Amino acid sequence: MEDEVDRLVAAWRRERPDLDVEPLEVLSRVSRLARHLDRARRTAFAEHGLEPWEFDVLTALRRAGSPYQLSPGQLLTQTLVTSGTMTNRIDRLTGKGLVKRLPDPDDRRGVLVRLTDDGRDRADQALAGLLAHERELLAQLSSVQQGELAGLLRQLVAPFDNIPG
Amino acid sequence: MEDEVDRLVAAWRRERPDLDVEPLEVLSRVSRLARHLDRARRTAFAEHGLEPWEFDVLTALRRAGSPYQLSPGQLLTQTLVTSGTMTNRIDRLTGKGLVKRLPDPDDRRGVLVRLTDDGRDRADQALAGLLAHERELLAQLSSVQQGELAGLLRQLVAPFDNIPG
DNA sequence: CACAAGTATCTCGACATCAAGATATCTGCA
DNA sequence: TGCAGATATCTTGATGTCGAGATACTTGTG
Repeated sequence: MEDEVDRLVAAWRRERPDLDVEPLEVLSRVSRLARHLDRARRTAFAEHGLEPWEFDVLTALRRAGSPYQLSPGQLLTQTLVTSGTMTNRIDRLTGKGLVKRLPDPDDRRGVLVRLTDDGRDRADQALAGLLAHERELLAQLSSVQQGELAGLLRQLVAPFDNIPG
Repeated sequence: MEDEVDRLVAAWRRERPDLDVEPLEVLSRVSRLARHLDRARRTAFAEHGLEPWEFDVLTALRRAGSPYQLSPGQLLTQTLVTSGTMTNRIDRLTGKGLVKRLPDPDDRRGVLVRLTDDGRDRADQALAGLLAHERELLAQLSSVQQGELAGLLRQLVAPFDNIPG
């Protein structure tokens, strides 16, 4: 089965036969697939009344385990957004009653963001919904293939995750 | 080598041992890698005075081959953005002298967007720079592995690219 | 040939993000 | 202790994107 990237690469080989465009076979597919996944997730979360960015924040807190709280700085490193964005997100989630801000008892500059009971329930429901949708997408591959794919991707991502970036 | 997704999956298995979170091993890596790639590209393009969105549009036109023109509608399907966004992009690229709008001789509703000579040169330079950077990222993998990875990704993307979506 | 439905592009308002800078607090060392 | 530099969060202004609707033109049908 052909995809857009096959067409894209073929076009470059015709227009720029002097260039080696092999890297696009992998990296353009990663970008395009991510774009499609974003759209699919938006749909999946809408069933639970959440935006993707809300899911990202709520589940980061959920994963932290009881009492479901992290500093804004810790949330930054998990979500790859800037501090201004995170301030804005916390404001809006607070307005919806899904999280609340608490003063950090150990650092008066700091704040702790804690999931409310409602926030926790929403996160749990949305995660289950997301996994159901994603399992369907992955039905294209055997579980062995999924394992191979995960391993190859890990090798590409690891340098970003393990050196300061 | 461990990455953030390994930590993420481990956290979910601890917090929600009842759920099968296997899909995240693949799809969360795709999303995170795409995020990192976006940042790397922004840096690579800045060397040529281009924004990522400018690159996307200019190279779509470049790939079309001489005379390097496409309708806004064709550009939409290649770049996965909405029509309002594309109008805005064409406006700004026109302002920078990288593209120009021409009336479509066969359809008076339509417009053709054509690359200027300067736009074409910029696209060519930025592409070469991008490929150089991306080759470095992929040095983590052998060329056989790159081929496997491309093939597995194709299977996941193809359904999106080949059915209306 | 006329008209309803379809199509291509643009307009407009709302919104999320980013980058840079401001503010408050902490930490290590003289 | 006192101060310089580091750190945590928030503020601000600019920008790019989206979604819905408006406009102009084309196409298919009777």
